[in-house]
Amino acid sequence: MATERYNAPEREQHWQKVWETNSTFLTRTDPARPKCYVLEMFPYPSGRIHMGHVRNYTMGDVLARFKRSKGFNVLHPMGWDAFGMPAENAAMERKSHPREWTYQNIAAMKAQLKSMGLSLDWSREVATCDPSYYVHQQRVFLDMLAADLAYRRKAKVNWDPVDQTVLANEQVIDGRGWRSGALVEQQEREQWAFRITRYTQDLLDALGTLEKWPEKVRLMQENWIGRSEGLMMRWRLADGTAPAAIGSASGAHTAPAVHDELEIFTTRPDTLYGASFMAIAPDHPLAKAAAAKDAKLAAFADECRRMGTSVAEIETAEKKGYDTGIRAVHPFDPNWTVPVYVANFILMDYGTGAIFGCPAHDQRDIEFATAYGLPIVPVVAPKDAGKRATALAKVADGAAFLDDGVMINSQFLDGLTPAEAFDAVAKRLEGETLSGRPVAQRKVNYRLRDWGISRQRYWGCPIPVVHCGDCGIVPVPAKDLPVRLPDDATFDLPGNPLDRHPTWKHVACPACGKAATRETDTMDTFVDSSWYFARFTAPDADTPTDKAALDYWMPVDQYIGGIEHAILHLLYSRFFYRAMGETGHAGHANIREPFAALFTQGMVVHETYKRADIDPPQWLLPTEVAFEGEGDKRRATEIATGKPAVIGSIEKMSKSKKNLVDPDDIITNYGADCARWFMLSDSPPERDVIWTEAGVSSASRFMQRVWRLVDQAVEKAAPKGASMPAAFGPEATALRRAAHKALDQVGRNIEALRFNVAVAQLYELSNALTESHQKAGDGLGWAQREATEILVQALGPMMPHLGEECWARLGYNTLLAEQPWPKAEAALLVDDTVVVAVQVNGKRRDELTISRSAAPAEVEAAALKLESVAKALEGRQPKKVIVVPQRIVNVVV
RNA sequence: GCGGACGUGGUGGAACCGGUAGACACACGGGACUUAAAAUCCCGAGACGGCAACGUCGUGCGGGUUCGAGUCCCGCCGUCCGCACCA
Repeated sequence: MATERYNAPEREQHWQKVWETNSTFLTRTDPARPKCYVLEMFPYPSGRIHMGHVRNYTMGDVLARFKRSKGFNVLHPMGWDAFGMPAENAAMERKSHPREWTYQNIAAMKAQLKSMGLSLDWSREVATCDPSYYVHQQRVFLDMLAADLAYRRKAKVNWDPVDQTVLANEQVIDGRGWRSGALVEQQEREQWAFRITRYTQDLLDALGTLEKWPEKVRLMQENWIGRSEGLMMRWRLADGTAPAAIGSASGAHTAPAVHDELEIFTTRPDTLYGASFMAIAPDHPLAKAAAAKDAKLAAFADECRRMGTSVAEIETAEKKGYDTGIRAVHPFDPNWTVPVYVANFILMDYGTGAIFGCPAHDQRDIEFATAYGLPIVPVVAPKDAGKRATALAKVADGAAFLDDGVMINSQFLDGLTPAEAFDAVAKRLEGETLSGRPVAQRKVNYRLRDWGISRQRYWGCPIPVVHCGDCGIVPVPAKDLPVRLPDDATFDLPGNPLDRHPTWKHVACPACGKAATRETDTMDTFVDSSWYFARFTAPDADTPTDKAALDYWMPVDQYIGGIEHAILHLLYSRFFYRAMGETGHAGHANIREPFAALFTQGMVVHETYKRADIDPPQWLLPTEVAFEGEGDKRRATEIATGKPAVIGSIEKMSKSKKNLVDPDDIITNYGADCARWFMLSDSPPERDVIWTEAGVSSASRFMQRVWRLVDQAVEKAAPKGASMPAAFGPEATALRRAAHKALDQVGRNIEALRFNVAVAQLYELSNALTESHQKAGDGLGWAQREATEILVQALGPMMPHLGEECWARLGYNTLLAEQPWPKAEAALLVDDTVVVAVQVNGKRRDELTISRSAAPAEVEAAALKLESVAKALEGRQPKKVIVVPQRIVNVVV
């Protein structure tokens, strides 16, 4: 015997070639077979794969291989989310064309993915930056335009006044452009948008049907859509305080000469008697009108606009307001007016861009009121007098009261519940009129806004329309698609290369033939990723989708990706699939939801290291430091200088913190199976996994151990195909039970994506097998052969190369990847006896081994006979005995 | 700021539907093999007290429901993710 160590890197290349030569993972659309579509979120081609990819794709691959062995026709494709900013940034920095940069990255990453041994059908590969992909996206866009699902509207962008360019939110740092350092300004411009709001209620309702999605993702989407029922209500502005409306001088008859009212949306009309101010967005028409004659207000509004467009930034900034001097008249009291403020935290995009503030019952309002000395009048309080005092004290202390209760300080509403007060206010105001219209109307409002898809960048899918001075917006005719990106764009300057290209945008109008210009905005890259899963079902079709293939393969049976996509990518894809249905590109099988099951995996994290003596910190790669000692005494030194290094916190692997481990290093040194196994071991897949050296060597050791176990089986166990003995001794039966239980459990756990538990079960089976090699007994040789084959087959989806190697060593000349999943023998899965815990008053005192089928009375009697129970009872009589069959006996005294 | 999640030994984690907390692995300690090391194999181990049998405590903190709570409820603390132009 004395087999050599298993040389993973070398054997893995061999098996990858075998799979490739045999086209093992090529998939055909075959309606006669049950299908399973396994998809992992496709990567952005950044240049190299990272450990997050390794984890994501390993999980999908295990499931794909398992489902294949269970007889499914498995679709497991891969592609590239290839448009996006980094390519353009790289072009600017190193003078390479985005296309070259991207395709080089794709080639490099594809080689890396191949070295992982993933069971992918590479014949279906798509890259979203390829005209053969985006031509179809342009077709869908034009159909969406025709269906009024795509339209133009004004929207805000981050404008860098120095670079004269639009910035992404991530390019705005502390309100300044990342390159120029200039203060960023909000700028409004005409932009393309998708009418996702046409489906708001459907997107919300259908969440309920997504049973195989994580509850938290559904909840996040629900909150994102943000349905709220409230009141649209109009407040009259006090005479003489309101400014003239902008544009009224030019004689537009629709607009009144002065702003005489302010419309707001509120979900809390019940708190109307607690109103103490109005707040409007800096871009609200009333604010703009007031700013026209108030320089200070104009300056304040400008300051607000310099915050950029990010909601997170706007809402975390210090709450600031400016009293416009305008006064609004309370709807229930003509003598009661409240001041109208322009406030930096009011968003023009939500509701009407105006609110009334009721400080006592809204935390943000109470902070604002406190800062500006506005009244704080509680109008809801707990019914219970004692609790009421504490609640009111808290309000006086600056903490808004948000719970239910009864109305106080509210005239005709006093004593009602807030819900009743809501109805009473709505009813009364619906009946009253202001300028001939009802003062208020019930309204369902959503937080969800239409999806702005315009990007002022080169490396994206061109929006296929032409602007004509006479005809307006003209779609590019289908025969002229794709609208290709020009190859000879320049990237040396900031700004949109399409816009400044000397010839590209100048075309004849497709409708009238006059000189016209192309749209120079390109599409948000989220559009590309909103339908790639549909394209994978027929990647060579000359229409965006092939209905027969789509009907067969959709929906995706298991989608796997990062939690960071919980809202945007997934919501956009859900919308887009509906839009494709409406425009005749999908949905023909009456499937509205693209992803039947979703799994969000955790991140890969690692310790950080930095030079001890430098501030700001200079980060070090894990390969640049050496360690000694352990536990509290663990120390790191920088190898190059011998200077001490600081071991920092464990964080998400990132280039900036340099806490990266290169998958290539692991694969070339330890093998892909080792990396795969480590990714699946220990940490639950939805949680973060900490990458450690110890974990790698543990995985590597296990590979060798399996290899030795197979070797031992070949030397000592029964030969391949030996007939089953008539009888098994206790050792053999125990091993067989262990093997079949493991087989059963591993299958269940893979199906449930609980890979870490499946791994633990494989360890247990290995332990049982190792132990068995020191024993002897009737039929043990046969049982060892059986258990070894089960071990190899059960770990095949996780360590596919090692699996093939072991399968061959066990004497088979077939491919493990093509073997059916073995069937566990039901009789071996249940034991005849069970161990039942015995408690006295809920405290475990003993345990009882008893027949599985023992009657409760029998179990009770046996438990009461136990010495330990008698001792714990201390002579007291049991009051009650609870028997949970096969689990527990609890004696209560 | 708003929304969402997570928290179990020295470490990663397991525990089906409320029923023996700590499976499995790492690290650690002891032993076998070896000239030696590596590798491998065997044994031990939540904490505290005790020679031991055993007892007490124990799932971030504080309450509650229950015969019984890691699991359910309420209130805190801490960490992480998303926030619409990063992908």
